[in-house]
Amino acid sequence: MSDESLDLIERQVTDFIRRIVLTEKTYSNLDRSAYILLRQLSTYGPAGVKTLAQDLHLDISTVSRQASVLVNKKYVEKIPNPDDRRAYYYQITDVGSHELEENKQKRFDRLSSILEDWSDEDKKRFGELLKKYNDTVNEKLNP
Amino acid sequence: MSDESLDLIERQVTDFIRRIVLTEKTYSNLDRSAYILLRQLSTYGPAGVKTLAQDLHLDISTVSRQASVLVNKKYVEKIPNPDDRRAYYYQITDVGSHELEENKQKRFDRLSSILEDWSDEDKKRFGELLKKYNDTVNEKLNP
DNA sequence: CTATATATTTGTATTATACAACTATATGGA
DNA sequence: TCCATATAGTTGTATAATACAAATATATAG
Repeated sequence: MSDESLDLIERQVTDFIRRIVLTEKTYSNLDRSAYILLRQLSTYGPAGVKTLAQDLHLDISTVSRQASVLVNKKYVEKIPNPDDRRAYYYQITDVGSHELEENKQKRFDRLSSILEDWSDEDKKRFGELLKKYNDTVNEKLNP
Repeated sequence: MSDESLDLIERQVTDFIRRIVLTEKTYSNLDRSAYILLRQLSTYGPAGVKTLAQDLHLDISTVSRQASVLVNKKYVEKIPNPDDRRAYYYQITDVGSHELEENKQKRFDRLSSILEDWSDEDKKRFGELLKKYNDTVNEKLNP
């Protein structure tokens, strides 16, 4: 059985990614990486670069640099870990939270305008299936 | 009505993209950009950089560089346009087609293993919705 | 026949990423 | 207790994908 659906997904995914990555630059003042890192800190609370790197599936050095950019912008604070003087916690600031919310809203608005003609059913299903895909990949990677 | 589905989609999409972009490096010997360009030439036939850039939503210079990488690898041939001596056609070679097919198969296999436990219905729907999303964006951009 | 438009390439810059080398601190075993 | 090794994080270096601007060569319209 040569699964037709797989073929369709495979083809659509490449377009999907390119489209999103390219277009979001034009409407977001926070770049992807910063947005995702901020969202992570906002959702799961303060963490060090090692944990963040694991959770975001990035190299520690990558997160270290991204975090220091956010520190410079005062979006996060770098707090020494009192129990381990090698380690730090990055914690989102009020300014950072505000910036995150503003960005989230912009992304939301844009998505909303793209999907304005979709049925509620389709929107719901699309979200569910994306989540299902991500969950499936997570399970496969960390069984 | 603050659409919950939008919120879910917005959140899932960022993870989705990162996951795919990062993991595909480990199993593909052709990088994203090369793969997409080759696939374009294979699907729609020979074209010049201007056309390709439009179709792929990239800058002409970007395509120019990507194309020349493929030329060096003998995956595509650069053919002067007989009607316009400024212009060229890039045409996929047999080697390129072979490479493309091999890569497509790898991507397919990987996707297949990720989605092995999904129902046919879900796979079908996921592909359809991704396509619907891409089509919607295309319509919005080029009405 | 010249001025402008067009197809493409090349120079330069930016962003996101990884790997390797390094620093500072923690920890476990003799 | 002290040293060897492990760990948290940063910094140096490299690569890939991208865009914008400048340059080149050719086409086209008045």
